[in-house]
Amino acid sequence: MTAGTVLDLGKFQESERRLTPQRQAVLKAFLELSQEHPTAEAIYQAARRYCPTVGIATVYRSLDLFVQMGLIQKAPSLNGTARYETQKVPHNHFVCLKCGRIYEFDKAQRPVVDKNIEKEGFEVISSSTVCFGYCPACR
Amino acid sequence: MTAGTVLDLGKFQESERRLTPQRQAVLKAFLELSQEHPTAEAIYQAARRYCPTVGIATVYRSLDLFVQMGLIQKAPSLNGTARYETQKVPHNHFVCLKCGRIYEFDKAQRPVVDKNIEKEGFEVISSSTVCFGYCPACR
DNA sequence: ATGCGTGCAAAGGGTTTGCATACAG
DNA sequence: CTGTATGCAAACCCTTTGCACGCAT
Repeated sequence: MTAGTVLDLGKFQESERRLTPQRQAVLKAFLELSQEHPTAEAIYQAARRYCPTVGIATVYRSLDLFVQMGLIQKAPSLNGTARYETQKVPHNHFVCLKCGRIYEFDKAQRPVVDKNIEKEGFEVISSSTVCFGYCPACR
Repeated sequence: MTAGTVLDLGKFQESERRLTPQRQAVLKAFLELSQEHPTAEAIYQAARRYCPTVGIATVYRSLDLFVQMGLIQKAPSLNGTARYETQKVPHNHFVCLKCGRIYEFDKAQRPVVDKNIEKEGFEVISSSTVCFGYCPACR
């Protein structure tokens, strides 16, 4: 669950960028939450456990930097609140139309995905590799 | 290109909702622009050609209403600006990581889509049914 | 008359930016 | 020293909301 296990931090050495305590905190926070495609606010709250003085602006600047470096990427959102995810190709998402949460599924093909998530309580309204509908918590 | 040709406006008759001049203007504007998944602002500008006094708040309220009625839906966005699209299942989108524009492709399968849009000048970075990358205008 | 719909302006939430300070090379 | 990075607060953009007025039933 350390940063090195998932992301290629060698990119920091190669660049003239500094891996400051704040950026480490943001990175650790993101990695802890990456399964749920966290918002900047969620990352901020988690990052403060590692670096209590970090500001929200630094969190945004760090996330932007990571995106720019290709370490992470933004996830598409329906409600205007940015979410972040690990760089993965391809994506298999379920986006809840009510709460905006994003769920990720593994590389199963579409029909399989549909059946799987319906078994888990999702109501699939529109489905391709990205699925829209209502998640169990919102039904 | 009239509203009736694409959207099921019968839903308005059935409901107790009124299809006011403002709502007609928003609907016409949306239909004109639906290919490019317009933002609320773009719809607002176009709607003023039909109803010069319409306010941006009314545009947002109308779009929300149409979404609620199932006539249209929101498109996922990377930059916090809402976009709207016709209700279609499934979706085949290309989302530009730079400008946020959304392009729609027809129901071709993924590998075909990738080749097609690369031929048209897109650089595909991540692809599923929704593709992310840079569009010709932004490369 | 009653209530839905509207325009305006203000408020709201999330994100970005300006600036002075702190720190690393 | 020189430039990058930070925290704070203000600014910013997009969207929503409060309110009084207008219009249809």
